[in-house]
Amino acid sequence: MSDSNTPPAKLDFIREIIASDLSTGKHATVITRFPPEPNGYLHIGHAKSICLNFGIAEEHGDVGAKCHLRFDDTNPEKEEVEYVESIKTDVRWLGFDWGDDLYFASDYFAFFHDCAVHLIGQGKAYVEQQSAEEMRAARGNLTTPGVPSPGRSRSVEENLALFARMKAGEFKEGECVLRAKIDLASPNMNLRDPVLYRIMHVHHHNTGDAWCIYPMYDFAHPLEDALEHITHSLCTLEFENHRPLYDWFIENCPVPSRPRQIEFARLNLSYTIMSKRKLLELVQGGHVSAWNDPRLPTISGLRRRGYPPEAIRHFCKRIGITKFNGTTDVALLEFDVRDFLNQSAPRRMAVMDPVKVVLENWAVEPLAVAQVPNHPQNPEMGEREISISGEVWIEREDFMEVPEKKFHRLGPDRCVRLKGGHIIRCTGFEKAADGEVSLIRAEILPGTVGVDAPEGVACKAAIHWVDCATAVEAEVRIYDRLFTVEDPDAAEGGFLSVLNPDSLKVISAKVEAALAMVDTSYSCQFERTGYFISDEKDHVAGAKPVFNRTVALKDSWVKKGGR
RNA sequence: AGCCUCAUAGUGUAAUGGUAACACCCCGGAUUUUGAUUCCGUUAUUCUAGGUUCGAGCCCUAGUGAGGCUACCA
Repeated sequence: MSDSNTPPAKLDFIREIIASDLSTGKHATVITRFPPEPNGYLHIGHAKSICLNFGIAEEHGDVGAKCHLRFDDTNPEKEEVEYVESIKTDVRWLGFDWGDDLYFASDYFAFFHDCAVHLIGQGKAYVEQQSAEEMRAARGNLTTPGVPSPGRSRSVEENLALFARMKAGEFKEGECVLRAKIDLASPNMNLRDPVLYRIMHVHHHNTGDAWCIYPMYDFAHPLEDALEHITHSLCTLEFENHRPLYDWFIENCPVPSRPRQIEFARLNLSYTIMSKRKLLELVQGGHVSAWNDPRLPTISGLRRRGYPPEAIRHFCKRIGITKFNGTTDVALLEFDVRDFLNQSAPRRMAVMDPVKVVLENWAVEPLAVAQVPNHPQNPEMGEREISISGEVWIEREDFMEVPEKKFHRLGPDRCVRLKGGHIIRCTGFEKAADGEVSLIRAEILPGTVGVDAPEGVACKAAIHWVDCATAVEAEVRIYDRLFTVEDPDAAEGGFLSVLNPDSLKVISAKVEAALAMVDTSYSCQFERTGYFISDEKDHVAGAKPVFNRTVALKDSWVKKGGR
């Protein structure tokens, strides 16, 4: 018997290709790469690519598979070291490790240059002295072929000399570029003599002022992959038309390996701003506090929102890899967040909008502590003891002066259970000048702790509470996602921040700050209201911890406006 | 307009050419010391038209729809 009994895991089309390449012996191992340009922070869309590339490497650990982290820093105008560091942090936080395989495309500049010289020597590249506008015009359009420029027929020697002068800094920016000589009539515009090198007298974050010519993505990327012996170069759909060019460079340059480019659909999330350009605009325009603003779909923003990396990884696994360009409903992501937190987060109680309840007959059967389980389904997480006294805070919404038909909680002369404690009956209440209920009076029903409601007592619900004497006061900020205006829920108003995707004007960015009374001073899950979890684990411990965290709201709470 | 790619419940994904399925969402029910959780259930799917085949979601042709390509961005 072989071990082929094990049910075959469902493989996406990329994993199938890889499995096939491994079984046919085309490759002895697998090397993938995640190649971000350090021109912004990573967002949830990048997480899909990270999980794919690093995930594949992990799955083939038996053959020594690896995934490289490579910074594709070929355009010094947009790139910054801050972004490099944030990207490393985010990839690590997601749970992946590139080991020693950290690379920079800029470290290969000399090789790219040699390849360019090689192409010129083969008569396959030439220096172009037309302006960008002239080139665009001469390139033709989708239906008409391009026309050759004067430089296209220059001799190899002249091109070599011209390119050397480009490199030496003898030309100003825009004066000339190096182009590949491929096919000006190709129906694929990418093959109409693409630019290989442009002149930029710009300081590079890694190479300083060593170079004034910088390679274009199309030229550099296949060479980077080949140099690192990448076996499968996975990228998004918009590069499909670039593959022939990718292959052309692999074919015509002196490269040490032959990587294969495979495209998959990028992640689109409903109601979510995913464009780096727009995110940059939001940050620079001061609409949000920073790249890691919890309202943003950046990895660091989600982290501050309290999204666990496990949930993001599980989400990426669940949505799969295809070439179908669809839009995933954020509900799928949010389910994974709730699902993971529901299973892993210990419960704690907190009152967001407190109103005091005085238990007038507390002395009849005082309780020192209430015993409460830490998790509704998992007894292994144990119980905790919460001190309680004759005065507790409860949620304002858990009391109704005139209860509606399906309201099972507190109201005049009605009963409700304090979780882990007594059943209480409301005996009266006071109102402030503004009409708000300011104090609730109640009595405990002796003998109701830890047992079912006695005969004749109507008690259909339990509510959370905190002890007035020992509760910790905490500042809670509730962040909402920054939605686009197409969001149907946003249209109803309420708790959602709204962003107009066209004008990029934030119509209402709501950060709800509330003073909450909590029964703990560390990260936890709120019972019933949602999840309350740690932000980067950097909160201040002490008598008055400041929770600058997010509450990942239950769907029902968001959509139905509370229970 | 030319070329490339894609098309399976509302959403995302499965299905050696052989009974179309899973998850989410929605809705309903049961349980519940939080209207949460947990459990159970309902509804609903192969873009269209031809063709090949005993048999097509899958192969072929055409059409339709969606996305991409005419940066000295990646």
